[in-house]
Amino acid sequence: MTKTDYHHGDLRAAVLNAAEEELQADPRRVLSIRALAGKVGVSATAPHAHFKTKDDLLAALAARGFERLRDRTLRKSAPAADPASRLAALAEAYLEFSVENAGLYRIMFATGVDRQAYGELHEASRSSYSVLRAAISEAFVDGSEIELEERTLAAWGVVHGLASLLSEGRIADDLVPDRSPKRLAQIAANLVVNQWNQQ
Amino acid sequence: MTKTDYHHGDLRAAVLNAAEEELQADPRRVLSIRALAGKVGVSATAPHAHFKTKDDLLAALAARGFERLRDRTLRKSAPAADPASRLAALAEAYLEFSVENAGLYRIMFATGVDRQAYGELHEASRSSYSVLRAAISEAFVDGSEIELEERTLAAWGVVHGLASLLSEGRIADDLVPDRSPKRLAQIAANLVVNQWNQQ
DNA sequence: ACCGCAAACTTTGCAACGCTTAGATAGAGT
DNA sequence: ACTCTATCTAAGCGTTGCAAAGTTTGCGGT
Repeated sequence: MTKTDYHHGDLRAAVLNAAEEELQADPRRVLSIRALAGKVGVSATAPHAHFKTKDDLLAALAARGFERLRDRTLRKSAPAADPASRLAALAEAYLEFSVENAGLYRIMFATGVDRQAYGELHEASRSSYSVLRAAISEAFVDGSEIELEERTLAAWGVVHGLASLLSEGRIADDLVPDRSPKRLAQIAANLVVNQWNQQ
Repeated sequence: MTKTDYHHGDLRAAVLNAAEEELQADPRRVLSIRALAGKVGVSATAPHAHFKTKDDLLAALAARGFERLRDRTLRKSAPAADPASRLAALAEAYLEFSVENAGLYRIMFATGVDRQAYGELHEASRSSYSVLRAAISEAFVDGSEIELEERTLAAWGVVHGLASLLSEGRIADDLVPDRSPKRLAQIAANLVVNQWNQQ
């Protein structure tokens, strides 16, 4: 929009934003570098200056997602009074994120991207995991180290499993009366703290 | 191999088999109709007579997967003596399947395929789910109908979540000492029956 | 036994895609 | 002011999913 629009200014961020917009509009859409370039208003191959391969783009997108997920779970679980309700709040934030950003969530857990090869993504993923780990360790201070790890993994499994099923619409409406993130988070949290249907 | 090889005989099944072989060789591989056709030995567009779109092929593949998963979980959990160990056996069979058929499992839970539009896939998925549901209802005979549904959903969440993470190699080796299907199945089953680390 | 017909397969073609290469442009540092 | 280099365009290659038209073959009806 300057005198000349040969140089975009921040094409990298613009492409990532465009990608998120497309995923928001249609979570199942298959992203295309060329389409994103067209949407941003640059030539079809311009993004290649910032993303050598499509996996690079997807990895950057996934890293963004994990950072947002970490921030959101951290923020929404912080005000909780006790460890159990904190876990529930965390799970709810996680599930809400997966539903509101279904397309992004799908890419975050998509295969094809070698996480080891993308440091930024790997670190973002780990930091997101550490939020859950901290909440678990707070709820089970008397457990051994191995028990902590196993329970964290189990908790991750429940929440990710439900998030994956929910965000992709695999939970039929006749399956369960209330499939809201709030209710599913309660189910998941109660399972993890061994208090089935306490509430 | 007959006098003339113009008509393949059972191209549909051959393509599906070739697809499974490719997924077995490389679970992360993106399937290509043309490549599968070449592998089978027919022209590039021959499979379109049996699969109108690629989604049709993926849906058929996923349906196959759910049928195998149902059979396997059913078979491996049948000999169990009590409901709790049956759940553990079911979970173990599920996790084993997801690891040994990582590529197929990925496609079974991939988006992009509208399950509603594929009756065969929808039914196979439901019948696979019903195996888990039966095992849960056996373990919790005193629960209400809603409790049964919610607990089944929770159990599905745990097992699918762990299966998805495990089969895609997202469980780092330093995360937990034993990440074998057997151990993860124990963790999942104990979580579902509210008996943490009973064994 | 013959015929006709529909299913199965080939061939051709098109548009979109990821990626590479070569060249044009402009901002940033000296 | 000059150069350097990151950024972007343009052109092209190989692959892909899919449609259309033509060819082959087996099968059912007579």
